Amino acid sequence: MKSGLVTIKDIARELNISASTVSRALKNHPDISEETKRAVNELAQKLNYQPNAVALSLKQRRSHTIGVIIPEIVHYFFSSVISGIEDVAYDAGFNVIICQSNERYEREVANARTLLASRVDGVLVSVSKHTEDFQHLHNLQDNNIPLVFYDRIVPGLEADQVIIDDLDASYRATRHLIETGRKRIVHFAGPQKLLIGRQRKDGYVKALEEAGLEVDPSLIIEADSFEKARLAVMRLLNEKKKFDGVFATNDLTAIGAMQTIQKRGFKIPDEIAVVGFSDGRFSGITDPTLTSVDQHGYEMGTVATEMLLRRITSENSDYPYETRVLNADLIVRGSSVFL
Amino acid sequence: MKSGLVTIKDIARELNISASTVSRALKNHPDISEETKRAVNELAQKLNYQPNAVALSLKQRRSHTIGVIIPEIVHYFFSSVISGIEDVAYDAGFNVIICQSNERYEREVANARTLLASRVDGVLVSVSKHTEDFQHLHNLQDNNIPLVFYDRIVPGLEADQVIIDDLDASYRATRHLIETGRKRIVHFAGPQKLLIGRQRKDGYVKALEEAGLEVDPSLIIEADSFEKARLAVMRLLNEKKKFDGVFATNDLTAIGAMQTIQKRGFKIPDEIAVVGFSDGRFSGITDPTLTSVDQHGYEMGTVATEMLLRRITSENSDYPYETRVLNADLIVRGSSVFL
DNA sequence: AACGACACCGCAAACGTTTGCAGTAATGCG
DNA sequence: CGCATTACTGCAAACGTTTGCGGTGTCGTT
Repeated sequence: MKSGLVTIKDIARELNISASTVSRALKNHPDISEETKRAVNELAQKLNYQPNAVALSLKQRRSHTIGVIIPEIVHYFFSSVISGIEDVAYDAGFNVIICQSNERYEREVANARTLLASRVDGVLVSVSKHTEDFQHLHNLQDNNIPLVFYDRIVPGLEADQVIIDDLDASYRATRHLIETGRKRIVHFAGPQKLLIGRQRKDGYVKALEEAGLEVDPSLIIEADSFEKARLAVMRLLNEKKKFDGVFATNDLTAIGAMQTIQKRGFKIPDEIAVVGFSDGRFSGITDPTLTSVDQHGYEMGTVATEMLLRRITSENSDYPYETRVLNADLIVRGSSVFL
Repeated sequence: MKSGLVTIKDIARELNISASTVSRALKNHPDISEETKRAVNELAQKLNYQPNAVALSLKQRRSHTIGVIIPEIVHYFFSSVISGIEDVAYDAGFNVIICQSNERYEREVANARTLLASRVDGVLVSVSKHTEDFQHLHNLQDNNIPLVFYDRIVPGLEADQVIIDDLDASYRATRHLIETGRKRIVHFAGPQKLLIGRQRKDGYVKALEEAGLEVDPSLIIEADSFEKARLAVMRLLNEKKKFDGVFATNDLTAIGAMQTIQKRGFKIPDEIAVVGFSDGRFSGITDPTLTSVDQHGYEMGTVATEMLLRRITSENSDYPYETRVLNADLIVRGSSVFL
């Protein structure tokens, strides 16, 4: 801010006209003579006049800014979501204020306060892992600030939301393994207390059942990291368990499994096929490349932002809340079929 | 924004006092009686009053907001920078407006305009690859908006900057290879028209010369992607070139090299050692794990933001510009030594 | 009784815009 | 010539705060 920034008043003074005339001239109002318009625009250009968005926000009670509450920016998925948000917001002339909760509830509450104080026109939120009280979000809604939840939704809260169909994606990933001839498929599952972990397991089970394959509980193992996968695979192999496929709840787990399987002398995909669930850019650099579910973070960002902007800009914003379910594509690579 | 948000006037009206009194009561001004203060604070609490930051910005001509111009959010390095920025800004009570240029000059210019219009108190910028004209940045400076450049700096422009000592990092990476006994080290270099590409090569050359090793131009190959590395390694091996080490300008290149080397039957690190330059989270998941330079994106974000906030908040901000050079740590893993 | 000190509070201007309304001058028409 | 119309332009209020200054009322002191 500081001094120095030229205002409408500066132009008015210079030209010996009123601020209102300058304002109108700049927006090409018919009341203003061509000559005045020319003079104003010329001077504005020369002085490099930039309308003060802050003053505008105050006047119009519209900040043309949306807030984003995000757990952690550095995750590939979330950063792609931000990228999608930013692109759509930019095209619509909206600014984006980013607040990361760092997966902490207190910080998320503070974020909500900040965004409220900044008078953002709407908020996109993905709740932290530890958020169990939602007063801070209700608070935004009470103040007529529309909310759109993305990825991590809050079941009880009335709002637009956009999520990924994890169950369907897992179902399709597992079916892909079945269709390529696998009969005994291990599932490395995420924590079953998280919705996402349960859904991915359910999709796996659904595909097996539909195909008439046995659901062997000893093949469903809670392991959601590179290291846990290594240990789990070693245990399976030591116990001489037979399996010809692996579906992991995320890519790192899949990669840990893959490496261990290869180290123990099994060929991928010949003897064992592996499928992951994308959370980074890992799939292209493994050997073989990793078949994985693409979660379309960018698209999630664009869709969520479009939903939010629609609610912000429509006269009547009390149409029913909507839940958009994006489907995630299975990208088939070398770890499940020969390319 | 919308309606509904309670203002100081609402409180004043309710209590039959003036807005000024409410304002003073809220900031515990000594002129106000304890009783009034109590009443005001009570009602403010009850109505969940949140000061309107927009009005404040206008009045104080300080937005408590900093702008960030960033090439592409989805890159791991940049997203960690943002994370660092956000954390420091949050602690200082500043908001962060993110603008991504998507590596396009026109978009970067538009970003600068937006931030100017939003009256941000300062801007952190990393220029796009195609930015060659800097009028839009000069323009910010002309309007007394302090700039801090991070990572991608602009040589001619007077401003604070924080960069990584690429030359030194490359030098150390190469020296590590030399110290572990490698004599013929290939360098997969980045584009030599980019500063970063030249510096990384220079560090490599410096280490070789210092050790009295021959600098063989045929071992310096412009290749900065997974695929280019594969091709280059194949060519080298086909030509029966002897080499026992590889230093690549980024991790993906290193990984491409590593895979191809392994496929052709060479052992890593036994016969050939590989070192990369970190641009993701790949180093931990390769087999063997990849020795790489850690660029400390988060730290770069924090340092840059601290420099900017200092310039924003200090009375006298015309102290000389500063260039902070962060050194990047070499993280030794399995691709260069036995662990 | 008069005066100063003190405690407390409100007025009004300002930040940079926008906009309804009113005002002025010039022109057209009968 | 008188009036309406047209073509411009300016005044002032408003958005929500902060803050210098001035005002009021209540004391205590001489």
